[in-house]
Order: sequence, then C-alpha cells, then structure tokens
Amino acid sequence: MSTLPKILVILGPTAIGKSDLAVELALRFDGEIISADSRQVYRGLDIGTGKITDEEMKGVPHHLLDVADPSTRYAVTDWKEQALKKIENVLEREKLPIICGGTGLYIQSVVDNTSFPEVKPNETLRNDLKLKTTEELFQKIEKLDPKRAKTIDRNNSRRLIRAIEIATEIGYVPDVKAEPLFSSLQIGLTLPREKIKERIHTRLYRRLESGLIEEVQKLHDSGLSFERMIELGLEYKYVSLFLQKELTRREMETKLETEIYRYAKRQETWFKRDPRIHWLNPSNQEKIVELIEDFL
RNA sequence: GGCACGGUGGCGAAGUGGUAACGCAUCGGUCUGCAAAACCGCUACUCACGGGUUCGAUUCCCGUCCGUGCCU
Repeated sequence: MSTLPKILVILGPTAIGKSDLAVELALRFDGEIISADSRQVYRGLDIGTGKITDEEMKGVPHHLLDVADPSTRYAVTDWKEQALKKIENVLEREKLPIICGGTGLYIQSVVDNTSFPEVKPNETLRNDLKLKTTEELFQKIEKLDPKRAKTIDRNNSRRLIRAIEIATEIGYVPDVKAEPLFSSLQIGLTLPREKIKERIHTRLYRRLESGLIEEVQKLHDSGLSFERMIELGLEYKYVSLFLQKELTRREMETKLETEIYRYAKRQETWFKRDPRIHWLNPSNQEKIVELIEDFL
C-alpha cells in the first residue's frame, strides 16, 4: 500500500473542457487547482490561452497562473519546482491538489518526479552551436556521450544542443530518474476527433470576438515583441503574423484553426503512451466522480 | 459564337513518350530545462472523359465536357 500523499490530475487535449470540470471536482472534493499549462503561466496571455476568469473559478483557488513575465523564459524545471511547493501547501491545508492542464511534460515532471540535469542554459555555447549543422551537432554529442547519442533524435538540433550543453558541463548526460512523491490518479478527457475539431472551431471564433486580436496588439504595444509572441505559438503566433500583414485575416483564421487542431493531436500522442491514464468522456461526470471516490 | 490558355492526390503546384517532384493538410510517431515548442515517418496502381497514333501515353493527335481570359 502506498502511503504517498494523493493528488488528482485532470488532463487532455485543448478545448476538451478540463478547466470547468476541475472546478466542479474541486468544489465537490474540497480541492485546489494547480494549472499545468505552459502558456497560462504568463501574465497577460489571457484570451489566447483561455485562462480561466475569476467568476469561472467559483471561489476555488487556482495556482500557477500568471507567475511569469511573457518576455522571460519559463521552463519545465521552473514549473516543477513551483508546483511541488504548491502541492505541499495544499496538502498541508488538508485539501486535495488537483493538477489540471494539457502540458504533458509538465504533468509528468510532478507525477513521476522526473529528474532534469542541473545544468543551466549556456547562451554563449548555444549561440556557438546554433551555427553548426545537425550533422555536426550529432557527431559532437556522439563523442561526448555515446550512450546519449544512441537514443537522441539526430535531426532535432534543439535537443542536440541541450545534450551537448549538459555533457560539456558535467561530462555526460545523466539518466532520467523517476521517483514519484505522490500517488496520483490521472484522468484523461477525450472526445472523438471530429468533436474536438468542432470545439476548437467554435472556441477560436469566440476568442476572436472577445478580443483576441486586441490582446495581441496590446501585448505588443506594451513592449512584448512579435518575435517572442511567435515563439509562444498558436494564437499569439498567427495573430502576430496577421498584425504584421504577413497573413490575411482569412489565412490567419484557417491556419490557426488547423494548427490548434494539430496541437490537440500532439497532446493526445504524448498522453497516449501513459497507460495509467483513465480516459473518459468529459460529460461522464458520474464515472469520473466514482473513480475519484475509489481513489480517495 | 470566335480566339487563347488550362484541366495532375483534400488543397496548391512541378513534370516527362517508358509509367507521377515538391509544399500544405490528413494519418501515424518522437520527446533527459524553450513542450502551444522542436523533430520524424506514411499517404496519387494514377494525371477531366471518350477515341486514335505507338511496343508503350499522364505526356502526341481528334472529339466531348468543364474552367479562366480576351474578342464580336
């Protein structure tokens, strides 16, 4: 029997209805929500990320929203560190921590407590490596850590650079460790692809009507570069391109719609490989509640 | 009605007398500090239709249909 503290995880692709469900469950099981969304951590990214509003929270405390400035880079390790603290706090208050979000890597980092090498980004090294071809980068990591080279994606320069960064600093790339700190129940929300596509469509147009474009313009006016917003992806990326006249309104809308859909598919692909996830239709609340009761 | 050009996978777009580049989407997948990111793989037994020439046509010829532009 596990004596680890219990946490609940609500995950799934974008536009599936995670936030609403999480609030309902928090009310029912006396929980607090810890958002696991790599973009909702940024202040000012509201409409585009579908950040929950105060009324929608219905008084349920939400953590890890608006904890970073969008011009700075916030990464998994930042999130993991903060999330672990928040979970401890919630547990101390004898409430149920509910992690809710669609960023698989973040969720995994606390569910499995995966380790990340303690090597900080080395900008000078990165800039240097950026000039090399993936071929060259691969040869470099092969020399530094042949074991890591065996499994790394040799076409992915971003990964190659990080691996080289780690290996040059500590000599090799350490294996990932996973030593869970909590006992977690992961509930995955899903719907047929067609449904997801539909929901993405209507949600996008709702966002456009509620001022998505204005939000991006405002962020830009306040000093956030289009370049950075393009990095942030999806809504911020394509609306930025539109505002810079690189896309027509129509092109922006259709491109964005398919990109969001593709993102949803990537999320599903990520989650699919974790057999511990209990997949359910978001409207099947009875079953979800039942699962949680059994778990608690 | 005449003249011209064109009809290639879901979309865009190459191309050749010997049997179909590429981009996007679709579908599948990867994942050791940027994860809404980065990266990988698959996908036209077929080139509007009918006939002809040819050993062989998507590619040449004729006709039909459709589209676009120009002209009367």
